[in-house]
Amino acid sequence: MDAKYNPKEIEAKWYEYWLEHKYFHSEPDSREPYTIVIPPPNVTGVLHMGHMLNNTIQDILVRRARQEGKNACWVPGTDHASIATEAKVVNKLALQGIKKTDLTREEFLNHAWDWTREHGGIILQQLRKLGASCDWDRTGFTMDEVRSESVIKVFCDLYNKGLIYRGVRMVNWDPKALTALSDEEVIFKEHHGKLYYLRYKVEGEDAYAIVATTRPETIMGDTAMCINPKNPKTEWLKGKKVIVPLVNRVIPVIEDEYVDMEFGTGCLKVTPAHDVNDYMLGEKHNLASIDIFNDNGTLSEAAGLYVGMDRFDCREQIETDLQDAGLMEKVEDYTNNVGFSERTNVPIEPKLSMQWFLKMEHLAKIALEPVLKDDIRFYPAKYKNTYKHWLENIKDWCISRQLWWGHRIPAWYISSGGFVVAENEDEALRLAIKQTGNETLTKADLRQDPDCLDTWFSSWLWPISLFDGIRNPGNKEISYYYPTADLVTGPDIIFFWVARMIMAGYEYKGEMPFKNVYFTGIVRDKLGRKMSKSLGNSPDPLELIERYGADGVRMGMMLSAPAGNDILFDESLCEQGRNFNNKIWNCFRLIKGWDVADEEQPQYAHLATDWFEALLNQTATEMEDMFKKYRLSEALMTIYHLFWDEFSSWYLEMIKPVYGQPIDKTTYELTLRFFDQLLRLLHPFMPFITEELWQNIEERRPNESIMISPLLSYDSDKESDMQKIARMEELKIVITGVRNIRQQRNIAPKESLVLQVVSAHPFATSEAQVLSKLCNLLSIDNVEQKAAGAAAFIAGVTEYAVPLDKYVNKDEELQKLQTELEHQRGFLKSVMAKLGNERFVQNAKPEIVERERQKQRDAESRIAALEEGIAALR
RNA sequence: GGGCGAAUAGCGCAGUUGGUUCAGAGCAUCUGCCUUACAAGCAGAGGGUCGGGGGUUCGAAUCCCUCUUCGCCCA
Repeated sequence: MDAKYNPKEIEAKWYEYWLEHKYFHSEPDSREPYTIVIPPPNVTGVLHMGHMLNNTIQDILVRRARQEGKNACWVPGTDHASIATEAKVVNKLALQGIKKTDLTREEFLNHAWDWTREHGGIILQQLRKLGASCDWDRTGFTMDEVRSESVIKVFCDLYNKGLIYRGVRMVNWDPKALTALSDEEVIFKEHHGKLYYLRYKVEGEDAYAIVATTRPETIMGDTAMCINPKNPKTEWLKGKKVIVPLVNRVIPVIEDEYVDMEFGTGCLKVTPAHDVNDYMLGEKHNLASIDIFNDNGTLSEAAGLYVGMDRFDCREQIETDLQDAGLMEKVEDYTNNVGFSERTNVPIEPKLSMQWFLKMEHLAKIALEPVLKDDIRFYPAKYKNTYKHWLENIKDWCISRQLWWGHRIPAWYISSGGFVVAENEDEALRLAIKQTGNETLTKADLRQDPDCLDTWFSSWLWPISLFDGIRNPGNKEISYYYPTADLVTGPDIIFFWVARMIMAGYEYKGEMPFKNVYFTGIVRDKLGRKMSKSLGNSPDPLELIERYGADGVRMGMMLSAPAGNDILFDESLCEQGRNFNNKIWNCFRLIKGWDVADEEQPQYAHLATDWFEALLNQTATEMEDMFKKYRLSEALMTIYHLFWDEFSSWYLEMIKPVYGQPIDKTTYELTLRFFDQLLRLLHPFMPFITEELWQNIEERRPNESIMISPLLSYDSDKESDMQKIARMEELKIVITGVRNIRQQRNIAPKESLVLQVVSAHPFATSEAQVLSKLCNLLSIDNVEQKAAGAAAFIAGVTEYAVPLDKYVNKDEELQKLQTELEHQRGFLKSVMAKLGNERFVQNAKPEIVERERQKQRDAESRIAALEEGIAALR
């Protein structure tokens, strides 16, 4: 074996092995199911650090569930990412000189499918490098047949239930993608702009009303000015009419308490077609609505002025023109929040348009309670608040998109008027005939809605549709795998996805889609900046795997990723992971390098194996608890500590035979068994190295794998385990004490020392052997009085001394003891203060008081020992 | 503007219903070691008025109030 672990070939080898043996594949059986559905990554995407974190966590949970004997099923897949994919296809076509508008819908979709086939599988391939144990046979795609039919079926069902409606509403318009967006797809960002004060001449008077606005380019759409009836400053405008600058349209002054009297001048320009709040005012006051923008954000014919000019160019031009016309009072710098499209990053244009909406009231209601009641648990729980707040303030969901790539809305317009919603064209025709009473209608009289559905309208069905539970409710798979166990995702899509899956779960299965939601943090760079392509601060995950191994990177990610906390990613974390792999590797080299002799187990080795078994047992129990609480980083840190510090640094050093000597069979076999169990505990975190070494512990049969081997259990008594562990901790303190003396005096490890135990119980033989071995002791003497000129230390309540005349610096030693004595006296003083306080003794629980008494006794005996030591030294 | 959360060692974190030897691990730092598994290593060490102030209590990192600073979500 090499002295350094080389992950590359090993990882590829075992992933193949696992696939070959179909260990990732699940079929319903009599075992308890454990299901995770992957948050489907965008089909256009490549693996980034967020995916790494997210999928590492899922793999850990799935692998652990397998070890616990559950029938684990992790279903992978991708979503079609309507806007993003369509944009990429449009761009690609543009490079070939093809415009989307030159193509038919069918031609365009052919290009999109080509593109998807070419790029769509990349991210799933990359997940394999990470070791993801997904059931690849079950890979789903939001636009494959099962999922598509499910989406259409659900749309029709919701429509028939009266939950889906079509109407003209103010929507978030993306002028670049040329589609409406849902509220959740709009990101508000601080924008440093200007506040323009415009002069609106009062009709028939030589006076001006001043209006402050951030968007002067919308004045062509003004159909009123609004004041607050309670505002004395604008009282004089009541009932008058004003003239829109440049446009010269006369508009009424209306009154509404909505107007903020403090903002600007107290006069608000009202543009019902281009502002959500103005729209509401328009509805209320029955105002005309003039849509001055084209879909692409240029000014339309309706604007009358600046026709064809881009909205932002227009803003600059109109500023100049208003100045020239003397209609600009002033311009101030101003910062406000502007909504941007999540996908195209252009400012959203509020726009009146005809769209399909899903009513949220009923769905929000059924989704809220299970989370508040902890039927569905959130980790960390703080996201319950966010969830509640969102659901209680929810608005109807705009589900239509003016795109081609996606599920086409199953609504057909009838040439004579009206429309029908149906799962297919035949059914649509039947309904249309029924609705119109016109038997002569043919498909030629029907025209299907050109728009498609929001991608999330298919994602929200994911936990059900992956098991075909929409089309075939009650089928064997959905009955077995649903509800899924855990969902692992980022808090940024709590509304997009988590909440809506819960809605769909209860609406279509009458049951939760998952029992637990684990929210990961956001992966940031070590300066705390979000990783992004534009900053170039995101490492390529595959390159990291190349350098540190998948196990190393997995560990690096997990080491600092407590649930819900952002992780500041630093490559040194992967280095730590790689180092740990190397440590494990070298432990194995050591153990496997020993010759084994069929002889009796020495007492020191018995003590060691006895202790380690207890510790292993206790730690395994602790880890079980941490997994239950989803404290995965802590579980990893626990096994890391157990393996490196306890097993490698303590246990192996205790049992390690003298160089060239064999080890007894009992100890050897127990050690391999411990190693086996340690590997199993580590396996979910580091699947590859654990498989490699596990396969080499002993000859394995062809169908064996660590990933399907259950965790070992020990029958042992907790109480006695704790005692063994506690006793070893005491020995460790003594050992450290001696090592300290060596360190301080610069005594070579080869040089043997004598250890004196002052007025205390002698060590058991096995203990003495361990001490001698780890400290290189010549003898352990029980004495009443330590030797003059010995270096001493206190462990527990006992004083230990190492006689070393030639090394001792009396003054230093005295100084050390003095410092310790003062510390102990101070401590005793604080304990006595407590015990001297009558109210403490009266009010505190008896066991607490007893603890303080014990502290007192211990401190007193330590002080006595120290005083003696000091006296002896003098 | 509204809501939520956080502030603990140089850094990023843990700290269960207030009470075990004066707050814990990891990384980083410092010291000494190439000691026949591992320098991707070994053996040690130092480091914190638990954001400030006030209160409740015999006792507060933990509960309450207040201030400050930061983060997230929403409008």
